[in-house]
Amino acid sequence: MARPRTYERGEVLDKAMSLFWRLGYEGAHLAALVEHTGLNRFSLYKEFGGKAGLYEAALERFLGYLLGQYREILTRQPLGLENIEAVLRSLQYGSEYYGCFMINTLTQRDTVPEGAYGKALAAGEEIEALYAGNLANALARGQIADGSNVSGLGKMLQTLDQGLHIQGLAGATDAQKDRVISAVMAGLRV
Amino acid sequence: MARPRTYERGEVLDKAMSLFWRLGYEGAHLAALVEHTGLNRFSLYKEFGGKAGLYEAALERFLGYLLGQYREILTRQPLGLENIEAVLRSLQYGSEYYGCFMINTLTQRDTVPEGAYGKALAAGEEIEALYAGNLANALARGQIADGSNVSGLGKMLQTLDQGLHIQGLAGATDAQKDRVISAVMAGLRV
DNA sequence: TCTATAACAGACCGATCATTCTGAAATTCA
DNA sequence: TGAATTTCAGAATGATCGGTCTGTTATAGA
Repeated sequence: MARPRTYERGEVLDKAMSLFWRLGYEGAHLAALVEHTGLNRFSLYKEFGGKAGLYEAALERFLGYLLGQYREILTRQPLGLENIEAVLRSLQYGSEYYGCFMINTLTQRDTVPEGAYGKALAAGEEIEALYAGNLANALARGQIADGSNVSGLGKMLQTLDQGLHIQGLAGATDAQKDRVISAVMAGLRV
Repeated sequence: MARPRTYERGEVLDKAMSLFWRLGYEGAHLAALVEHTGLNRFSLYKEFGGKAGLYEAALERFLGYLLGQYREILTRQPLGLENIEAVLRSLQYGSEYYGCFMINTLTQRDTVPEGAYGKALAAGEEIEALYAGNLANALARGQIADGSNVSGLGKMLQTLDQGLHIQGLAGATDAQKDRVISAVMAGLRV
C-alpha cells in the first residue's frame, strides 16, 4: 500500500554507531549521519525522533552487543578465572574501532543526550556483577587466595578492562595488552 | 603606553581547561568560553589564535600539572612500590572534575585539534616510563617477585590508572577505588 | 490501471556556530 | 594634557547547525 523503505533499522544503527563512536555526539553532524547511514533526514526523524534519539538507539544497540559478549563468556560453566581471562583477551581484539562506545559516552556525560549516561552506567554495573560472580566461584574452587576481597577484585578487573580500552586509544598493540592481562592473571592466581 | 589587559594568561587557561574538560572540544562553544574565562573574543584570538589554539594551550597546561604530580611522586628516593601506591592513591582524589582531560582528549581523537592527540600520547609515554623505573627498582629491592615482567607490569599499572579515571566517571566512590588499589598492590607484592 | 499511502531527495528554516570587524575606553609616554 | 597604543565590549559576518517542510516517486491493494 505504500512505497517500501530502502533501509534496515539495524544496519542504520550500526552505521550511526560507528560515526558517533568516532566523532562523539556533537561531532557527528546530521549531514554526516544522513550520508553515512544512507537514511534521509525525513525518515531519520520519523524513525528515531531526531539526533538524540538516534544516539540513544545506537548506544542501546552497542550495549546489547557488548553485554551479549560478556554474558556469553562470563556465564560459561564452571564460573572461574578461565572465564575472566577469556573475556579480557577476547574484548581487546577484532574491533575495527578504537576504544569503546560505552566509555566514550561516560567521558562525554555533559554533551550526550539525557538518557545515554544512565544506560552506559547500568551496563557497567551488569558487567561488574558478571565479574564478581566468576570471582566468587574462583574463590570457592581455590583458584584465588583464601580471604581475597572479591568485591574489590571485581571492580579491579572492570577497572583494568576499561583501562585496556584507553590503552588501545593510546596506540598499545595487542601484544602489549596481552602482557598486561598476563601480568594481572598471574597476580590473581594462588 | 596602552590599555592594560584585565586577564592573566594562566587563569584564562585554567578556566578554559575546565570547560573543555567537561564539554569536549566541540561542546565548549566560543560564547561559553568567552563568558567562562572572562577573556573577550578579540583578545582570545590575539592570544591563542582561536578555539583550537586555546584547546591546545589548555591541554598543555593540564599535562604540565599532571606530569608535575607524577614526577614529584615517582622520583622520590628510593624508587619502588611505595611511590607507585602513593601515586595511584593521590591521583584519585581532590579533583573537582570527573575523569581526566588527557583521557578525554584520547577518546575524542577525531574531533580535537590537530596536535592535541600527539601531546596526550607523549605525556602517557612519560608516565609509563616513570612507572617502569619504579618497578625496576622494586625488583632490585626484592619488593616484587623475581622474574617479574617489569615492562608488562608497567603498562598494567598505567592501564589500571586510566581505568580508575573511568571508574570515577561511572560513579565509583573513593572507598571503592581504594579497594581496587589495595587489591592490585596485594597482587604485586611478594 | 488507478488511488491511497509511505518513503524518497533535497530545498528551506531560524538559530547558532567560529570568526572578523568596528568604535569606545583605558592606559603610557611625551 | 594630548597623541599613540592596546584592550575592551559587542555588533556584524558567512557558514553550518539541527530540524522542518514540500513535492516527487515507488509500491500495494482495489
